[in-house]
Amino acid sequence: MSWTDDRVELLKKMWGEGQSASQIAKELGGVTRNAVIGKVHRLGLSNRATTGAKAAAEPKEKPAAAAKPAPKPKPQPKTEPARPVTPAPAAAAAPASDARPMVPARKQIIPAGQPLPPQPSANEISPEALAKVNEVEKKAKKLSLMELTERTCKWPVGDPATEDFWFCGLPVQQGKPYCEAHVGVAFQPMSARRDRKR
DNA sequence: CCCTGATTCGC
DNA sequence: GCGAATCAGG
Repeated sequence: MSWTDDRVELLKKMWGEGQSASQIAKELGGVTRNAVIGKVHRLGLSNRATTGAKAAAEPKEKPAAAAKPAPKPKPQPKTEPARPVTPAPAAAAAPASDARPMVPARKQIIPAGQPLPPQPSANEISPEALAKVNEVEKKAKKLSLMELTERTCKWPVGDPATEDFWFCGLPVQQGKPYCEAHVGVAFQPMSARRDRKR
């Protein structure tokens, strides 16, 4: 693969959006994150927009435009661009306490009035998928918001307004934000969600 | 171990 | 110019 104009454009766009090099690489396909980073540097768009707060770049090394044949084997100063980390998945504010009930005794939870994430109502979801979810939620890692990573299932369980709230946390399915079971209920094939109007 | 970006250097 | 290898760090 080569860096065609549109590929570069996408690269710029995504990088500008704060996407990670690996994410960009996946999106582009045919390149590794190294390739992306290399290109980013060559394009000279290294530092990204910070939260506006600490936009001040450090003096760093002087340009030294002229070829300065001084390949000193000295380790780089290693700077800290202080990037904005990975965008945290927006979610309802977590309860003040972090305590996690050992046995969440799943009870019928009625939404606390806040807009909950896609908690598909029982009808309309394939029974098999639902059963699988209920089963898998017993094995859930029950992660807190901040424990979530790119490869942990981000399916929310429970009511954010109570202590009985956590994220699944099981290994995600390739490229998806959820584990296999939750992908099952999150992404209904259009064929399967034919209107069953009430 | 998973990940992040940065740099080097042979191609 | 390109990007794998490597580094430095979270």
